[in-house]
Parts: sequence; C-alpha cells; structure tokens
Amino acid sequence: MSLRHAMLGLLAEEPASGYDLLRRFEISLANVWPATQSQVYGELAKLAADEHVTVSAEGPRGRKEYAITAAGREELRHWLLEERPRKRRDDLLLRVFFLGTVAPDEARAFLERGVERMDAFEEDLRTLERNTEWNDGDLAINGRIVLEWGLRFAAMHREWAQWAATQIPQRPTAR
Amino acid sequence: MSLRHAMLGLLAEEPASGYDLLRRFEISLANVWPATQSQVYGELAKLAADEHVTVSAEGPRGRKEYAITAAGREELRHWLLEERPRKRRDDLLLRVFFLGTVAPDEARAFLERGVERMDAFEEDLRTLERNTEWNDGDLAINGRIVLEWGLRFAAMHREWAQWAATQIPQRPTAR
DNA sequence: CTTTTCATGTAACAAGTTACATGATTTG
DNA sequence: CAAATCATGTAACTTGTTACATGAAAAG
Repeated sequence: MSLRHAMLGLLAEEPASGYDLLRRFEISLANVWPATQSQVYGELAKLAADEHVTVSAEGPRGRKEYAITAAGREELRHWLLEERPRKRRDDLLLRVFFLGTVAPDEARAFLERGVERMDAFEEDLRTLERNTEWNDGDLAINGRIVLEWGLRFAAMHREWAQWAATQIPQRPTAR
Repeated sequence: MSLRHAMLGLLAEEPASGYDLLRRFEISLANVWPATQSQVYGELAKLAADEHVTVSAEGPRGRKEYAITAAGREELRHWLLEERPRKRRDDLLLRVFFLGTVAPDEARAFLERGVERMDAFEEDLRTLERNTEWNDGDLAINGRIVLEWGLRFAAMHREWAQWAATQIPQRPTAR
C-alpha cells in the first residue's frame, strides 16, 4: 500500500490538491511510483476518512488543498522505517529467462535493444537532472540520491546486457 | 499481464500441472515474478479457455497436466519480442525519496540496513547458484544470465547505498 | 495408521488501469 | 469567445493477496 505513502510523503513537504499531487507524480515520481488520476483522488478520500490528511483550504473550481496530519506523519514514518520492502517483479528479466524460446539472433537483438533502451533512459535522467530546480529542500537532496541510483542502474544494466549478448549460443540448443 | 507469459514460458520447456508450475515459481522465478497458488490455478483455467494451453494428461488426485499449444507459443513470442516493458515501481527508492522526513541518523541507518540487505540477497543468489542443476537447457543458460543480473544489481546497489549514506547531511535541513 | 506431500479450487479483498463524465477559470 | 488548463469524481475491469476448504495418495 505504498501509493498512500507516496502521497503522504509529498504532502509532508507542503499541502497540495489532488491535481498538484498528480503533477508531482508525473514529474518527480514517474520512474519510481507512477500513479493515475483516479487512484490519487480515490486514495485522497480514504486518507481523509482515516484522518491522515485534512482539507486545509478550498479554492476555485472546487479545488481542495490537503495537509498532512500528525497521524499521517506517524504513518509515513512507520512505513518508511519499519515496513519491509515488498517483492519485486521484473518483466524484462522474465523475458530474458525465456529467451531460449526464440532464435539466437532474435535473442541477441533483444538484448541489444536493451542496451539502447538504457542509453535512452540515461538520457532521460540527464534531462530530468537539468530541468529540475535543485533547491536545498529535503526532496532535492534525496531526489538526487534517487537519480544517482537511476544512473548507476542504467550503467550496470547496459554493461550486463552487452555481456549477456555474448552468452547467447550461435545455434539453437539441441532439444 | 505477465503472469500468463511466465506460465507459458515454463510450459514451453515441458508440460506441467498447476502444482508443478507453482514449485517452479517458488524456486527459479521467486525473485523475478512471484505468483501465488490461487493466481496460478485461475490463470491456467483462463489459458485453457483461450486455447493457449490444453490438458495433455490426467493423473492421480485430480492432477491435470497442461501443454502449451501453437497459439500459446505465438502469444509467448509476441509478448517476448514485441510488447514494451511496463513501468517499474520501486518501494525502496520511494522511501529514499522521502528520507528527509526522518532524522539524519535514522536515514543513514536505513541506508546501511540496505547494504546489509544486499549482502544477504547476494548470499541467497550464491546459494541458489549452488543448489541449481545447471544442465544444458535453455532455461539454464538464461537462468544464469538472469542470476548474473542479480549479482551485478546487488553490487551496484550496495555501493550506491554506501555512497548515499555519505550524502545525508549531519543536521536536519532548515525548514 | 499418521504425517507429509500432492493436488485443485473458491471467496473476499486490495491495488492498479482505462475510460467516461462534467464543468469552472484563465489565457490568448 | 475559443482553446487550454485546472479540477474533481465515478464505473468497469484486471491483477494480485490472503484465507478458507477439501481430499487423494505416498512414505515412514
């Protein structure tokens, strides 16, 4: 149930409306925890019902600005420090696992596309880095740390994919 | 919809029952695509309805062995080569993003636990490596490639977490 | 003959996606 | 005044989790 915590985390910085949150999901959290519009509004209603947030202001066009409560901060803290990370699913590795079901040429081409995809991903991160205002807030410091993870991940993945392509046998394995 | 493809991939190697598949999910796919018992049986019924698999044999205790069909192989191939990877969610990075909401000491301790978790993960992978029969099948070749990814990932993540701990400021950032 | 392993299924719930629906306010 | 942006909400559906329920067959 981490969507809830992502929202609490953003609200811990400053109050925001559903619409505001949505934009911040698109900009800074897109690569870490994507969320859709209907999810955000739905969860905001649940968070309000649980008193983890309250409506702190109302604006034009029915805008409701939400602020995190003490209970909400407690919930955020608990999740951050105590909860254990959930199991990961990786659909790219799953494909690699079954790469033996296609021809060796196709498998190698697949891995090489992976190298290109990582180049593009790294490029995206560099663009994000340039376009972000790295002010002195907490989110800036930690955002940079997360970004650095992305860069190291891209480098690791690229090198792995290059190596992996060399491991694919020339001919289909005998069956 | 990758559970379906994970199952097709396993059935592409050899026919299996729901029970067999479940064990293979636990052993070889646990770190890549975990699946529960109820998911496997449910999806197997859907796959049969779509004629991507057929009941190829029946055994004791109501056992039903399923085999992949030509349509199933086509579906697997399409997913593997044409479908684009879905967006990733990473709940660990999400926490890092909001690490500014806890005290610097706690944040540093959190990252250091991450280093330990990677050590344990690497240990798990080494155990898996030792306990697996690396025969000459496709799954063995590609399983090793995936395992290598895990090892490289663990190394990358550990070094990153060590570096990240040095980036946390000594005192809370002014608010 | 008791325990373990094999074997399948269902129900209730939580989380995530896609599409639909509506309308106020601001900007050019 | 037309288009873009701001703003919220609901409905239907898919995917994934947890718990319940049952029983046959093999192993010791």
